Amino acid sequence: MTERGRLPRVKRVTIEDVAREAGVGRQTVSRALRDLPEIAPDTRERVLAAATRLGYRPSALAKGMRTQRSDVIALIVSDIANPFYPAVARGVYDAAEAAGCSVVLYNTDADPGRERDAIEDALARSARGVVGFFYGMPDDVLADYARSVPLVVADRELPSEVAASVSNDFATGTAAAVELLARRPDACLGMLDSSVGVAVDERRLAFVTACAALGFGDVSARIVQGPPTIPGGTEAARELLSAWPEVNGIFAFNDLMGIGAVQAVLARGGAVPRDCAVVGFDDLEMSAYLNPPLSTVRIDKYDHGQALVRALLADTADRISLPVSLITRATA
Amino acid sequence: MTERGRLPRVKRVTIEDVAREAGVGRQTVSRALRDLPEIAPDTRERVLAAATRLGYRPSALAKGMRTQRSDVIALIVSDIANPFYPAVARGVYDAAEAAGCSVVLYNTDADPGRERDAIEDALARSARGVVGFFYGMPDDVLADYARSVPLVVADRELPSEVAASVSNDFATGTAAAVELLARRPDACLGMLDSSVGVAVDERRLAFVTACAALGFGDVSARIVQGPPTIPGGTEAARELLSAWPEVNGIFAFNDLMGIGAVQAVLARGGAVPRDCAVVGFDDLEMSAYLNPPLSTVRIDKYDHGQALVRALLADTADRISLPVSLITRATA
DNA sequence: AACATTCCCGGGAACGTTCCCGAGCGAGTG
DNA sequence: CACTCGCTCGGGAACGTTCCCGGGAATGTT
Repeated sequence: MTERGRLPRVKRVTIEDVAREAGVGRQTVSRALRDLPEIAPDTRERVLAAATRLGYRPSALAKGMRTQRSDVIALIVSDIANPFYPAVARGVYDAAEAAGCSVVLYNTDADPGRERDAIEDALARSARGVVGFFYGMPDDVLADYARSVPLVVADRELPSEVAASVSNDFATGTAAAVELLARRPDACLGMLDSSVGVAVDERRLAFVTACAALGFGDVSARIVQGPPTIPGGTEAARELLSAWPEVNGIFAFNDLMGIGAVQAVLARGGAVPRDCAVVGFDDLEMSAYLNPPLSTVRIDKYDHGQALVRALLADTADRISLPVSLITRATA
Repeated sequence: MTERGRLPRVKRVTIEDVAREAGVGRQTVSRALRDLPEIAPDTRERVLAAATRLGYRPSALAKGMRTQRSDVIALIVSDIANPFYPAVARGVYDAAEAAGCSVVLYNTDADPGRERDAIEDALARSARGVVGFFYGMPDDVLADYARSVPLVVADRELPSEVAASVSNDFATGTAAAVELLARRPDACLGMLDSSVGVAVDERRLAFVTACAALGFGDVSARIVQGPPTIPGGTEAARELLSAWPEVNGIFAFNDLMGIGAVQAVLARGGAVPRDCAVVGFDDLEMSAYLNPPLSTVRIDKYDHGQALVRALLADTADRISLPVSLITRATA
């Protein structure tokens, strides 16, 4: 272990140093840097020159301390390693950067306690706002926090007009997926639903509704839950297919479960979509390169991220719904 | 647009409020909360009770202001939407969280200017440290920043003992991949290299070395560069194969290029690995589910992220090398 | 009983910025 | 010539925390 030289860590250049260097007052420097009006053009130039000469870097901490608000946006997801979130995160980042904000990332694993911790941390940092996916926290607690900090929730709607939300049009997307699966004359549909989350039953409800609209009768018995992962999908599909061997169309909560479902059908010696078709949800990047390529409902994840931040900065409590689109590939 | 009620935004509870509530001094509250010694047990209890009663939340800004150091770790990547980074990010996050730190994320798109901006922003926030992947910035600038803030660079080694680094053992991994591709008697190898980044030639060098060691002569003419993406890999492979139709083994810079290469071989009407084998690098989650599943060199991305933060917190300037492993699937 | 020692506790100062307000100064007006 | 007004500029105060240091009370020592 070689010790790193930590001695030469230089003292910070402050606004006062710049003022001294430029031969002006503190406030004048502040005005020049923030491009405020009450300053003579030549003075501004002089100050700016002094600032660059000294390598002045305003302290975000001091600024936030004084203004009681920092320029960070908290992004809360369940797990950034889940392939659904990275694109959303990039959208959030780009929109935040465009607004001069930084992004701090939180992973909650859908645990209500960690969701709470994340918001609390954002509060402690006087965050400009919080955007994120909350699966564990009840509505009232979330609404409560929305009174302390600007909050935009994704894929979930808060009752009162206290927080904005940006959701995807699950109803339409699910209906399209079901319609696709229902094309075969002997169609018998089942669904793989996520077992985690208190507020993610939209897809399930939409599935039941869509099936009813197509005259399928009660399909709720053919909905089996599992973790929204590839192995979770495999296991859930195995369960579904052994309990209901006549099922020949599976609608999965997300692409991960859809991929798992395909594996399960293959493992039983079946072919996809011949013996059982599968439609996922999300359209992950990988889904197009799979064997076979997965049919799915595309969510524009990058846009979703951008919309989250835009809604935050707009400071309204609107409910935004993003369009989705059915992507037919080889599994249905 | 419905305006959100921003009026009832309550004034922050300060340490002084807690002190008043508990009937003690400011400093006593601070001691109780930070669990410092010079305080009577019952006083601590009383203070803690008052703090929770009031819902006190220490200001991270004020704390950082006073201590001249905040508990944020800057994570700098080229693009979080690139499937390589999310797992690294999760490793960074978990290690940071364990150390009581938050993570702020930066995307640079491998642009030196944006890499610089990211570090500057971290400096402005008095970040505890910076960890990241730098592809655009020259060594000396990076080394310079390392004098201002604890810095750990990934997959790159800085000359002087000024910054720690955590790299993957590209030499060994590449050698294993080449050895695998070289098994067929008529082996003729080519490589798809990344065209972006100033300090990413390790894999290329290792490829040349490994080929030489196996008696292949000069292979450098059969190295073609392209963007490290799926289409980039497809295009590069197309180039390679039309210039050198005898190539029957491709070593790709990363899995993305490897996937692209497979597509290119297929597009030519060839079969993988019969007509041309492919080995990637990284082992993305998706690689196992592809058609056909990609052979690759696995990098433990989560560990990499954790190691980055551990090296940062250890405050040494060590060079850590992480082991990689060859994963033989269906493309080689 | 007087004094030293230990244990608790509290208030001033400082971190670096922005907000508030007052001052200097030249020009325009009566 | 006196006065007002607009344009620049600068210094005090405050944001909420931690560090520094000094003081009082309780305990132990001679």
